[in-house]
Amino acid sequence: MATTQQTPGQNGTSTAEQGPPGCGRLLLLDGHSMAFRAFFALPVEKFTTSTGQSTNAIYGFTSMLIKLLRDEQPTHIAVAWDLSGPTFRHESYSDYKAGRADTPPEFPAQVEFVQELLTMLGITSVSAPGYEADDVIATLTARGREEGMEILIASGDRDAFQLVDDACTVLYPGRSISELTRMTPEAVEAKYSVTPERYRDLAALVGEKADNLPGVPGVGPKTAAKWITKYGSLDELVARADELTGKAGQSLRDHLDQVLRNQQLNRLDPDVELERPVGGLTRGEADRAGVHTLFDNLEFATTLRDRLFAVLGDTAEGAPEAADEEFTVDLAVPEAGALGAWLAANASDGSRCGVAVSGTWGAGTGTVTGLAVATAGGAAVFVDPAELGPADTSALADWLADPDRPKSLHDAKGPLLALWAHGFELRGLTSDTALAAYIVQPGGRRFELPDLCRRFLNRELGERQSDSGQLSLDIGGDGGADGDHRAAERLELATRARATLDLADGLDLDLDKRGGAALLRDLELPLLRVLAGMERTGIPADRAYLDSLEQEFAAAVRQAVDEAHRVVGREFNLGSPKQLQQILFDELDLPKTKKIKTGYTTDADALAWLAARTDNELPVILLRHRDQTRLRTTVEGLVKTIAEDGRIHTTYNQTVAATGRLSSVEPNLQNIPVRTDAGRRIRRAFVVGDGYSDLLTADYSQIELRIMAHLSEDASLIEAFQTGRDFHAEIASRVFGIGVDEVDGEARARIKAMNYGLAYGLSEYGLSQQLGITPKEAKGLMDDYFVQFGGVRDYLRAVVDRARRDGYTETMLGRRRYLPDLTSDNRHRRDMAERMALNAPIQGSAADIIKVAMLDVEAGLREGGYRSRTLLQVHDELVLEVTGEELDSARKLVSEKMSGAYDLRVPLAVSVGVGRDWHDAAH
DNA sequence: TTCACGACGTA
DNA sequence: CGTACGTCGTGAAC
Repeated sequence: MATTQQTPGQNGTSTAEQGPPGCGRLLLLDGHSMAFRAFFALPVEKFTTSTGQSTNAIYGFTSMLIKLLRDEQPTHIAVAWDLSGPTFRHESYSDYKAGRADTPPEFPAQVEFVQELLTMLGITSVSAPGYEADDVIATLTARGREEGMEILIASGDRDAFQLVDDACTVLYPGRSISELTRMTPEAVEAKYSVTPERYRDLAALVGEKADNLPGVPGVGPKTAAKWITKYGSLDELVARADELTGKAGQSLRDHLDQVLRNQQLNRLDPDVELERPVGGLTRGEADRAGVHTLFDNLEFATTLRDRLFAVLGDTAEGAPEAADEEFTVDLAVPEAGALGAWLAANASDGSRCGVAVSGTWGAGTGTVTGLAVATAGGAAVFVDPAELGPADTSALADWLADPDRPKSLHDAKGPLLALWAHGFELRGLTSDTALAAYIVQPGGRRFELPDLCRRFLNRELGERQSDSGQLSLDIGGDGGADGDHRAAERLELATRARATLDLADGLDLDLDKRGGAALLRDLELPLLRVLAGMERTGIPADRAYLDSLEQEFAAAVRQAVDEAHRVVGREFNLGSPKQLQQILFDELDLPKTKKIKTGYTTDADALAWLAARTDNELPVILLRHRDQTRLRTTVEGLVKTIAEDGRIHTTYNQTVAATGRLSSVEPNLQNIPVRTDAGRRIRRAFVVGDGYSDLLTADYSQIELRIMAHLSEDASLIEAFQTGRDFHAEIASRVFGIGVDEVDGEARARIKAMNYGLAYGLSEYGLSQQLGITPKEAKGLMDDYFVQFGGVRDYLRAVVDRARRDGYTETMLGRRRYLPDLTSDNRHRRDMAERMALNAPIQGSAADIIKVAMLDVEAGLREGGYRSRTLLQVHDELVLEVTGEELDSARKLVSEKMSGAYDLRVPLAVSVGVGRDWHDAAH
């Protein structure tokens, strides 16, 4: 007979609905142990109401609960409680938990309040007669694990450590109740020198005083860990106890029964009968009025309520409750010449400051119209660099450039470009809140400062209105209004600086939890500066040549248009898929192509198919029109972005690609044509600039396949790379069982498609489509492939399985991608998520590696005093501008830094080319 | 003016 | 029925 107690009312809110748990986060609390910890963490005499009711445990527990809800964002939650009666442990050991000091008289009544509060909050309390809370937690952990959930256990009982694994972390309270140590498998092992699996064995040897389970006298954690490591397990140790020497060994032999009993008793039972499946442990709707009444009676301050309602509002339905306190600053406007003194007094003690910059930036440059610095203490200052005298300018420049004045900015690359344009240097950046948030949530849609404040701090930051300078609201206002406006702008910027600081601190905690701190500090932050440098430098473009190309392509477009009109017999818009469908499928009655939302597709594949199937010459003309139009618009777009210095300054986005790649905008220089002859002619427009002799391109050969070989450890694939021969031919020879020389073009092409398709989750159908073979033939090809390279298939499957369990994938540098859809009920979404899961570690690791390479190349160039510099990154390729005398050494440097960026199980091959333009530099 | 869509370029 | 992006033109909605 099992019971579930005090379940919150199922009153029809969506959050209380039962459903598949998905890959949620399940938070389990040991109610009694956490309340008990809270009781001792806070002085009872300071938490007593006017009527004499003690509240320290309630306050501490609530505070800890808020923190957990806010920081961990569990999708499911339950609190486990001991019942008062005897448990199976008492039955097998009558002295279990005997000799415990009596619980303090102020404690039990508080437990009832805590349980009442939980009911009001819609949080399920669970207990079972004859079992302890720990057993309930073990059971829920096991079930959550089966559902692929991530599990967090907040418990002050070390027995819970035996439940820790990759999917389950114990949050163990330290000195203060809100300081929870994350006991991951690594943490357990670091602390006790045994795996979580073996923690029980250790505890059995050492004993647990709180449970009145004495250990082996003379055996402490050190000896116990040594024995367990040596013998592998307690069972093995006991079996071979006679081999042990010394006093400790004798002591163990004398207490064998006791040790085995301890081991029996400290085992948590994962098979407790419980009514409610873990999927039903979502939080119900909170009884807000009830909470207010309860807190009134307990005389709790408004701050605790506000914090509580802030986290409730975040995850519950409906409008969010009032957020936490506003960001406040005490804004100073120093007298002329006093900026240095202000900075020395407020921003020079070594603690981090938030910095916010207003102005405009893009295309490798910018303008600063204002700069604010805010300190943790709330002091802030605003300056307009244009209005500063020489002394203040110098003080500001020194402070900004000082690496020992730690700073956080939001999306610092743009401000950095603007500061550079004013002659300022910026050093000491210890956080960029946009980059930090990107590492925490790489799939995040918005990384604007107000969004991040709401998401990570639960605080509102007013949207900035002064961004575009369209401040026409005070038309007709008097001079005073203008002054007010200026003051408001200053305050707003200072507030942003303060928010950036608070946010950076909050995100640092998050990053530490997820192991993302190094990724920010060692990779993304330094890369930001490298990217800013590349943007500022830009790549020279030959405008006259582009103009002539445009003319040529435009003429070809006109000709195609004329021909198409002639064939159809009337004018129409070739650029309109809608009109094309009308003509092709209605008027000409050509065979139907693949269905899309708006009818039938007219894409290139379909047009080629039509051209082959019919005598009509229109599809061919349309294809040519598409090609030429595309080339023309590409050229037009490039010409428009050539800056006054004759160079094109793209902007790299560091926070948009969910896999960790960069992207390039305005213009996108990562999709300049290269596959066709006509397309490659566009690349000739990217040339070398004055003072330089050549462009140098260096790209990784088959980096994603090499990463796949490394990660899968497939011996055959690794070997194929180590031969250093034509890789696709090498693989083809192994798959088809023929000599490399016998591999013909078609066999090689098929294997090449297969090789690349692997990392995308290519299906048999997809492969057949691409190669123009039947799905059956495609299946045969895949089967043959995996006979030779089974390790790759095993790896890809393991990646998806692991991601389903963890809820995320990870790259070689620990960059995560969260994929909640892996457990979706919708097959399409699930399949899609699976393909993302197997691609993300591969594409993402490649992105990690080239980012490392960019930093290494940059450092090498700087240390060697080079003038040569990096201009572009195109995912697996770097383009540099080099001088004649540096050509040879730069070629060597780039090649070495790129291939040495990461140590793989296969060589990281890099090929380098040099030429006067981007096309000639290709190889 | 803004948006979704189809189409298509790159890695 | 292949991942990750950005950009363009169209045509409808606003």
